[in-house]
Amino acid sequence: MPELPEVETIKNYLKRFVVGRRILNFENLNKKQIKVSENDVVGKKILDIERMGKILIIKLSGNKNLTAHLKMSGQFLYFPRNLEKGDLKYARAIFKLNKGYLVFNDVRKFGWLRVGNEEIQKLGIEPFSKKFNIKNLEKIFKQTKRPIKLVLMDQRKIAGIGNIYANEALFLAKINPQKPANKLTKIEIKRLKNSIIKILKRALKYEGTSSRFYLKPDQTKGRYQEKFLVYQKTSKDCSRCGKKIKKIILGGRSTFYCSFCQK
DNA sequence: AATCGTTCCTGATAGC
DNA sequence: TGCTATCAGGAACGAT
Repeated sequence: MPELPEVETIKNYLKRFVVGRRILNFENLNKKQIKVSENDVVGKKILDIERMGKILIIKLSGNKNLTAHLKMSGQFLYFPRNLEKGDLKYARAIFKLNKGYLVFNDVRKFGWLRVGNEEIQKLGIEPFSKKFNIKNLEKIFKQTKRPIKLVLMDQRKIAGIGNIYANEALFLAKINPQKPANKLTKIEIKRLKNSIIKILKRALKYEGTSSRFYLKPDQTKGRYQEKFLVYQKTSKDCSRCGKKIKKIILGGRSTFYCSFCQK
């Protein structure tokens, strides 16, 4: 489940591994999710890698950009050597570069890769930007009575936060995930803003969460799963008060929180 | 306009 | 053992 810290980590690795390389060959192994053809990329040079929310942007020479969303189980892996059979079990797209291979893997086939920027325009505020301030958050939260956790995960409002870090940030901010967004006080909004930044930075430091599918481009795991405060910690002791962490379903998503600490 | 339910997909796991 | 049913989950889409 790549969220902002995972996609940012992938971006950082790919900057080192593939920027400056030329695409010698391209193979589309699932046209339903990969909307890129050989013509779009072969012969192009990879100029830069960027990220917006959970979307990865691959900037190519000739003023053409690719965008990618990894959804549940997508991976971008880089192999400096020749590919082996095991590398390609879930491969959906393969870029042969002038040195090594970039492979888009995706077990569940929810992810996508396409030409263009359309999806980026729909995104809300970037957490690591000036716009991520109390005033704008107040505006966003005031307009809905939906549970705060669902608002945090709404990419058109705030870009990059998914289930893991919404749970973690709300715990740190001591806010109940079910609390209607428009009921948050200014103090709570301030705490939440700081908690989101703190959690995302921490997750970035540990290079993301590898609880299921996520791997970094060098095929090693992130380590934030060792640092979870509440996520997937049902019935474990709350690190703050010692009471049991609860699991509920909110908007169809698993939600973990301490009912004593988070009011 | 806001919000809710459904859909996509496959591996892992639970239950018999 | 081996089968089937259920579940997880981001976000687009259609329905209300």
